[in-house]
Amino acid sequence: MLRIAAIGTPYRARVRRADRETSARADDHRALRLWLRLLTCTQLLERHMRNLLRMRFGTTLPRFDLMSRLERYPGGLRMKELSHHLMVTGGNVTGIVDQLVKERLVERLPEPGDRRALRVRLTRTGYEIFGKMARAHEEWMVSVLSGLSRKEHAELFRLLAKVKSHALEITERKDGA
Amino acid sequence: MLRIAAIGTPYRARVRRADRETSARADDHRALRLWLRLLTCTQLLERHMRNLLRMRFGTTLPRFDLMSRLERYPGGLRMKELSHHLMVTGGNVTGIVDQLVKERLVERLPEPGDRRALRVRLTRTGYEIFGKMARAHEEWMVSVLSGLSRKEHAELFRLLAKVKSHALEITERKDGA
DNA sequence: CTAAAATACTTTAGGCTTAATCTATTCAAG
DNA sequence: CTTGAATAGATTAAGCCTAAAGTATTTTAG
Repeated sequence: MLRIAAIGTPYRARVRRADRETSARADDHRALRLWLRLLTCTQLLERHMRNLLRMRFGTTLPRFDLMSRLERYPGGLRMKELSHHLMVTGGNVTGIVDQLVKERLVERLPEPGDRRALRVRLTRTGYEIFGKMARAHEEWMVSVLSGLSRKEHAELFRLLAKVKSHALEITERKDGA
Repeated sequence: MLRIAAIGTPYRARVRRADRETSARADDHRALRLWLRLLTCTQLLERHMRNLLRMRFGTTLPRFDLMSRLERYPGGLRMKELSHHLMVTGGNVTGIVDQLVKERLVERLPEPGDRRALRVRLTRTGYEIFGKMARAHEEWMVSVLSGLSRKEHAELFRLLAKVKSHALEITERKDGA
């Protein structure tokens, strides 16, 4: 973690310049502050979830995330698909699945028709344990976000969608062309 | 990373129940979707910043964060203070400062009057290099957040503040008592 | 003054994450 | 069919991060 990126009273904002530069710097300042706050919120929620999972269930957020993804696909998912869904590298998925297999929470099955591929699936035990964790996760998430009204929820959701799509646009533009 | 926590069409939301349960489940669903979106946004921005720092400056986000914090304190900061500002453990700060010392970007100085403590400060080279990185960071952050109007910026900022304070409240309540 | 508690920092063990590289398998062209 | 490219996973090296334990120093209570 450790991603407090930059900021607070950011570098250039403290330099005194001519007035016509003020608004550009104010924009910079706003963007950086917004980014910082976004980061802080995510970190706070994430940190708490990690603690909850560790203390109450002896597990970690990555393992929980992986299981939660599998829970939605009773037929299982390929390693490749897991890696894509979770937005992490394949090697990472390999490691986490290894752990979960050791704990008998998921199983690796051969993929009929493609001997390169593997299908990963929750075991019966996996379903049971995940169910408990998911309820705790859900309850806490609902309670922590209950500080916002229904309307504010919707608005925040909308604004974040806008950030997301704009970020995707910019990122892809640079990557692709 | 790998924190896609749960969600999409969440577990319980798919169970069919009596009507009076519908709205509770809808709330759950909303909270989880909001959390997921928050996570995705942060991850997108963070991922891009990591790539930018790696490709253009051969450094990492944690190192950048640490330097950015130091940049605001010309007199330097104690390890303890750094650890608090960055919201990470002391051991973590030790490791990152070690790296930066090796690269001659920061220096450890004895703290007069307390031989337990150390004061960490950017070197001249550190200031120079950080300046370049900070400009790139800032430019990209401004551009990626430019999809929102000034008004939307403010609203997003406000809503995130609310999430933050409510999360802090809940977390502290559980931790403290 | 002295013993115990607190503080500042480091070290260690373990887990997550990535990028790069490797192996095995499948697919596609000739 | 055979060769070469692409694909699915696993492995490796390096860095981030934490919790827990360890060291040195300072503070506090008696």
